[in-house]
Amino acid sequence: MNDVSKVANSNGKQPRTASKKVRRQQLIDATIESIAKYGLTGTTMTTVTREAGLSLGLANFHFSTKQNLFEETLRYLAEEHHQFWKESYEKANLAPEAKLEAIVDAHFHPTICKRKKITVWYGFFGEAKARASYRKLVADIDAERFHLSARLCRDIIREGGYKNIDPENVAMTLEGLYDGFWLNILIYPREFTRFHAMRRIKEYLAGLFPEHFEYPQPPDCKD
Amino acid sequence: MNDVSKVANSNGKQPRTASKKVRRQQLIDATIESIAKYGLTGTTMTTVTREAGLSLGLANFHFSTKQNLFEETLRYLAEEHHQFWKESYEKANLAPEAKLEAIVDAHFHPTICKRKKITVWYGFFGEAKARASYRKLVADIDAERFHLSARLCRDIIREGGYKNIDPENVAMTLEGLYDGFWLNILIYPREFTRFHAMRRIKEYLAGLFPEHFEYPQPPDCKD
Amino acid sequence: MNDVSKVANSNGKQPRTASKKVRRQQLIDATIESIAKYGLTGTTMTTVTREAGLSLGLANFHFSTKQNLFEETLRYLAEEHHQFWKESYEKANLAPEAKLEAIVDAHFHPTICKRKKITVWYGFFGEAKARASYRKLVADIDAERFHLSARLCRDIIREGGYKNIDPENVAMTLEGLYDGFWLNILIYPREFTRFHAMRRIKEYLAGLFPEHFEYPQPPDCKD
Amino acid sequence: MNDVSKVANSNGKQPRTASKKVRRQQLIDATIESIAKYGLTGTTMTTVTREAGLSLGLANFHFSTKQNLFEETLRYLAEEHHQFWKESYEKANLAPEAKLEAIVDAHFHPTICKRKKITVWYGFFGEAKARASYRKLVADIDAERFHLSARLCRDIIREGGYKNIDPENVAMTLEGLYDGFWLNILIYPREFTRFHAMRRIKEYLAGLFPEHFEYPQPPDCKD
DNA sequence: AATGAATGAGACTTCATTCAT
DNA sequence: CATGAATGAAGTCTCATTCAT
Repeated sequence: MNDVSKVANSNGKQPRTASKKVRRQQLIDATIESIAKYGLTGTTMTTVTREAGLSLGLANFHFSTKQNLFEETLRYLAEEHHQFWKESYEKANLAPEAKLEAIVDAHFHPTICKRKKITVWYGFFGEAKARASYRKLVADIDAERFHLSARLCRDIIREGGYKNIDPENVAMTLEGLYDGFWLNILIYPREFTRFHAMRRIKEYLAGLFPEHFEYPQPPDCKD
Repeated sequence: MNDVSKVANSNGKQPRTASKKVRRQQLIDATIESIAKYGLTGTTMTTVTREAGLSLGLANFHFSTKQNLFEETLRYLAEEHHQFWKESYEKANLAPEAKLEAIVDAHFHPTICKRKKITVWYGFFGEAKARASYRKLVADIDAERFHLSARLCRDIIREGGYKNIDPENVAMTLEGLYDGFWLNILIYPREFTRFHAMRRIKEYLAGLFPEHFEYPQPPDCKD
Repeated sequence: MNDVSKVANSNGKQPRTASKKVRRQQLIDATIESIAKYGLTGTTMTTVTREAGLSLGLANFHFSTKQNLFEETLRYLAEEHHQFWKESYEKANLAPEAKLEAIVDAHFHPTICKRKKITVWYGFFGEAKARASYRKLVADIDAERFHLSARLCRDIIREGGYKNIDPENVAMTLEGLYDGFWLNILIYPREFTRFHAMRRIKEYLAGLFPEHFEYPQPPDCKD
Repeated sequence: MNDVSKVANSNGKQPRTASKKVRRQQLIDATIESIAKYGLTGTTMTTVTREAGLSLGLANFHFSTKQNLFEETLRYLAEEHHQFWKESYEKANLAPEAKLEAIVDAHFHPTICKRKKITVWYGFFGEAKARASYRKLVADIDAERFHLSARLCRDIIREGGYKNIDPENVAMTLEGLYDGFWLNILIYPREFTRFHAMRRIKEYLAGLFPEHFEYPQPPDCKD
């Protein structure tokens, strides 16, 4: 049984008390779940605690305010995402094109690219106040990824002797594609999936760096 | 003074009553203004009517519910946007590359690509309920633009004899770039402007269709 | 065409202006209709004027306040009722039992005993404030009918030599039966109709005054 | 002091929290009180909670909606009434006339036949929407009492060998008298009291079943 | 006589937060 | 650690009444 909310002690009974960390994560998971179900605005302290099977007072005890709970939820997603593409990047083989592709794929890996998580991201983008939280918490990570991608592009350009290509501009375009495709997945989930997103980005890279990327083969899925 | 809310009659006094159409537009403008200031959630009937200098009851009289006011606001923006790129498309010269570029430019023209308007769009993307309104009101326009762009790409591909390029996939990528770059303008207005957006897209098109688009010259603005 | 609201002038057009009296009656009729449809509370100046096909301002012009419109509506019903049983009483033949029966029948005549009218009566009974209006407007009529009935009973008792019967007590009981049966018609219209009401009252009178009233014959309708 | 709202703990201070049941009853009592004072329509969540000395939010916490609070109030009165006449019926001696009289008396016992309670009943009768609640909650009880009374009348008729009397019709008339007399108590409290009501009903029964009921003696009170 | 846009007080309801237990 | 009854501010919506036209 993997669900943290169902942890049972040796007596088979749910423990009345649990560690700080476990409770916090329980509440953050419930927050994501609730935002997915009811939207950012539709999510109240009550929907979160009901989802978690915990009491109102407890949520307040651990997070003090709703705003804080929401920020911690965003922080959790941001860190999860950060770790995920960083690990992908590191595990990829040494070629810069492999590392760049790893970052792209991380963005659309099922662990990260879930509707319920994207819902939270775009909930934060949509609200002025939440946007401020976003910048505070995520700007650095965005910048880190941007610079890493730009560096990889620079390596690829140098290796391939590509002309007229600015690595930072490519990185910027990639960042735009990530966001734009996530939005399309959110709004038109039937017509546009994470597979479309990955293919479109690979095509873009294959167009720019023909020696390093090849066009995705479309046999089974014309998209 | 162009502001409809300040229309004065010949006596120089603000008229107590105004036509239905004028009042509705006044309230829609105030809604955009308020969403820009306080966000979609932060916008209440009170912030809207205060912004418009009108009474609460009047907003209800003209729009019945807040939900309806918001949908009419989105509809107004959608129609404005629609008309704008459609006119740009029609006014452009006959070459398909000119027409495609006109659509791109329309997306980032100052009339359309205003922070306060983008805020409204992303407000609607962020809320599950609002997203449903968006689909109802805007899906058709999105589809129309997608098909138009794909057709233009097909013409360009035929003319230029480009290989290995699927016009629909290009159109899909363009749609993603529009959304992604709008989001970057919203979140990082200092670092990313509508000029960056247009240049990145022109570069993308120049990479794909070198005979039809040329790389934007960066002398004055390295971006 | 009997409906005052559809009165047409010689041009076949509805006159923009009409006599005070006609407009007032139009609005009173609309009030009764609206109370029947939406209840006393559910009736607003808007539902009334919509029903009448007239404007809000006009209702205000003729009745000043909602409270006044409601009172005039009650007054109209009270007077209609008053006239109706009074005429029935006068038209009946000279025998006191005939006159008493005429009063009973008037109470449950289809002109008077309509669900939509009873709804108005009980709307007034149900509200403390409206009850005050009721007393002001109707108490005298109620008293007049009570005394008239008592007098008729006295005549019947004298004629028949009935023992142990107090005419005022009978009149009191009759008044109670009118109200109680109206309520049953209002609440249980399927199970209890004006026919049940009239039969039960006739039975009551036949029990008291066997020489003057006979049991209603139940052949076709066991009730 | 018997008032549940003033319950003090051992410290002499009013407890901040109380059991669900206590709070609910407190609010129901306050609702009755408020309807008596201001009418059904005049009763707002504010008048109720002010009467109860509790906060608005709490009423919502316990009853969710005003409609629900009102229905629970009616249910409380209906059950109280039901229990009251049922117990009276059971406690009366075995003779059917004793049992029937017990039901009549229960209807006009001071516990039940209070102006403030009757006000609530007629409030519900007066509003279309409330009438629907009434039927839902009280129709069964009304039917039960009707059938019980009819059965008692049948026994009386059989015992006394009375001719030409239909027990169901008598029960129907009794139900009408209850309602009509309650209304008279509500509207003309000076002129018509519960004593008048009980005497009139006893006279009616004495007229029908002379062997089983005797005329109420009027020495002290000519009514 | 007649219209209907406009107002503003007040209704119901929601919900983040508090706090006695 | 944990609960959940309690508060009160704020939101949306209703509606009698007013008044310029």
